[in-house]
Amino acid sequence: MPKLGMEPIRRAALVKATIDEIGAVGNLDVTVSNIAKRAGMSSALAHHYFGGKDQIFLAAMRHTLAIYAAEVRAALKGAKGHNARLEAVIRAGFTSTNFQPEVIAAWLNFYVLAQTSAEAHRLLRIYQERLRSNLLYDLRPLIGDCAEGAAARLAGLIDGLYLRQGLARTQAKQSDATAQALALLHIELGGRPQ
Amino acid sequence: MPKLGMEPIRRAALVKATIDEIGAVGNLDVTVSNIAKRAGMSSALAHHYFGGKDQIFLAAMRHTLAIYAAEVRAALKGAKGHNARLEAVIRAGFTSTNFQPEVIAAWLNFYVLAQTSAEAHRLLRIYQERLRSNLLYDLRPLIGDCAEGAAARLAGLIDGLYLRQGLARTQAKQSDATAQALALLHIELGGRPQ
DNA sequence: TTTTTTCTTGATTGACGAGTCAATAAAGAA
DNA sequence: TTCTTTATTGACTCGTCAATCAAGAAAAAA
Repeated sequence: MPKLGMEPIRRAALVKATIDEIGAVGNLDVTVSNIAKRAGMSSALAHHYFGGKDQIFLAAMRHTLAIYAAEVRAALKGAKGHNARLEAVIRAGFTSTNFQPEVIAAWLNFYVLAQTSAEAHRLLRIYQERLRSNLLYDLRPLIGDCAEGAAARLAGLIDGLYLRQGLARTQAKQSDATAQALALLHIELGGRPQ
Repeated sequence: MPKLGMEPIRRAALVKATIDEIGAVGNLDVTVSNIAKRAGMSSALAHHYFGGKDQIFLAAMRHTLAIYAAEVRAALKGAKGHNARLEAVIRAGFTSTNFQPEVIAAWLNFYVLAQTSAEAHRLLRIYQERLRSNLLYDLRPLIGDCAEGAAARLAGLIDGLYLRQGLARTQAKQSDATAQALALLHIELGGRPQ
């Protein structure tokens, strides 16, 4: 029953299945067969549409990154003023979406992959640059020359807190990471550390 | 020519070889055979002394953690005063040792493993708790109630900056991470962000 | 209708890898 | 010397997996 125009549907299903499978296994030691099974097709079809395992991974990474980027854009849309925009960018990094186990697994393995895959490294660089640029855009009008350093610290703290929060077994302090990142923002904007 | 007391020597050689091999490959997709070859023995011997691949990994992680802990202890020994001790703890996280490719690879894969391995998670927790406690010990006398938050932010920033620096292709700004972490320290201690 | 294109999979290939085992060899104990 | 313990490995088992291929089936084109 080959319906036409299956390619985009199959690709999307495979990307979704890849992320889920990586989340379930925890690392990149997932098989094309299992991914394909999860997506409801044969492994041969996965190879047919993606060519190989690596390309499936990269597509999954691009998708993860795209979702994050969309969340940031949406958050920025509803924020008025530099301060609100900065808060929105920070909060977007710590939504519950980002703390779904499969998303955490995707990011951690993304980092590992970035060591050896040029394409993964490029994608990571894009993420980092976009975050930096988002922060800088609203920091500069507020604190001028201090913006560069503040952006570097905020970006680093966001990544670091996400890492720690993502690996913490308790989600009781789910909001703690956000709170600390926002606290740093206020400090950088001139508030006394409290 | 079996000399007695080979076990500790073999184990140490295997741990070293494991870290090097992970560094060379970039991920945990390393074979026991290759590790053993790098350590100058047969794969059967590696199994004989460690039982399995997982245990070899964990031993390598413990070793990486032990080296880091020793560096921190050494740095603290030569630091007088709360301020100097805090700087020492921060600097210890960004030594050139920590930025050797195989050490970076070990840490990144450590994070991935911590998702699924209880023992890896336990070790990671120990590292995090020790860092937090080191910071808190010297922060509390200086800023009292603000110490908790400041320690959380500093620890998060250290991890985040290490991640970013470790994955950056250019080591030109090798000192940048240290500088940003120290800058946050000074801000947290009451200095104006600059 | 015939042909071509798209979609799909079962079966196969070829390679690799973790872990086991039997066997060898040396050193120390009895 | 004889026995036991420690060290060591080559060969083997058993399983897995990425990638390929030939072939079937349906839609669209000719």
